[in-house]
Amino acid sequence: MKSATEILQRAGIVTTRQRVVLLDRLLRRTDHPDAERLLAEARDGMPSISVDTVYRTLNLFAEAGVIQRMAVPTRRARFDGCTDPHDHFLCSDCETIQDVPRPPERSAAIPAPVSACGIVSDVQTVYVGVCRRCAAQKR
Amino acid sequence: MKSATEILQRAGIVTTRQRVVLLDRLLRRTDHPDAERLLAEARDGMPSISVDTVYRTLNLFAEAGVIQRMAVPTRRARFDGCTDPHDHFLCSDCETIQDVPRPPERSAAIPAPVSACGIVSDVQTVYVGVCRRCAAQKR
DNA sequence: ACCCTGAATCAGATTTATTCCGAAAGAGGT
DNA sequence: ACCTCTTTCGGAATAAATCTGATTCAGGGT
Repeated sequence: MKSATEILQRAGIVTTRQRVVLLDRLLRRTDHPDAERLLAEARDGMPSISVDTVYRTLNLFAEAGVIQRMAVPTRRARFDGCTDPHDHFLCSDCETIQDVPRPPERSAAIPAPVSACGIVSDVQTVYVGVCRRCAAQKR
Repeated sequence: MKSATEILQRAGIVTTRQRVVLLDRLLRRTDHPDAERLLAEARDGMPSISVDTVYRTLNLFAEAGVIQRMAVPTRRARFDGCTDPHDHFLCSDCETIQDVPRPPERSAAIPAPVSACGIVSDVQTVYVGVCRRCAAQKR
């Protein structure tokens, strides 16, 4: 796996300590955190990092395609450090998000009616439901 | 097409003037509005309807499956009155959302790794990109 | 039709998520 | 090391959604 610094340089993004820390933390997580959680994460090891920097940086990364701003019906924005094509399962109860593989037949081409709308730069599929843990707890 | 009142009754939701107006407006639109726009819409014809009622009602409807809270990476929540399976194209520039058909092979079964996560109640796919109009304007 | 009761709505205050602003600090080039 | 432009910080501001407590309404019973 490539290092955070390497990824930023390759994307033509100026590397600052804050940016490297944030990207590094996000790459190490598989739970698709929100800005608040990333701020908390980053603050151990860099206590002075500000809220604004987190939001600004996440926007910058998402814009540059280094990370993904997720398409999910949650209040807070969620982010994914993995940009390889895959899908997500969102628990509507506890709001945890799990990765699921994308069936190969779907990874193929973009359907014609979609291309007719414009230039597609990102495709996201989310399965919304109740996860096993929440289902078990409910009874 | 069924009337708003009819849909609500069938879903076991008590019908109030506000609920009928909101659902009716949403069903008549194809632009996947946010709460603010629906409030404005509802207010001509019912000037006294409150912000709170709009949010509360949309949550109720979404919970009941009467409408869909959309999975999109936008600041404001967006809603869809059409619950037949279909996908969406979101312009990251102007944030308009267009309906696109869902390829039949995908309407079929839920992949096994997804079912393993929990009980799926909703599947959403969004294609994010730049729409024709925005692309044209850019040069 | 009228009354009753629990549920729904209203207006305004409050919370939560994100962005803006101006001053201070940092990155990369010379 | 110095300069210039960019980035960050901290706090204030904005925007989106929810809560609160008093009032109104829907629908069932008489």
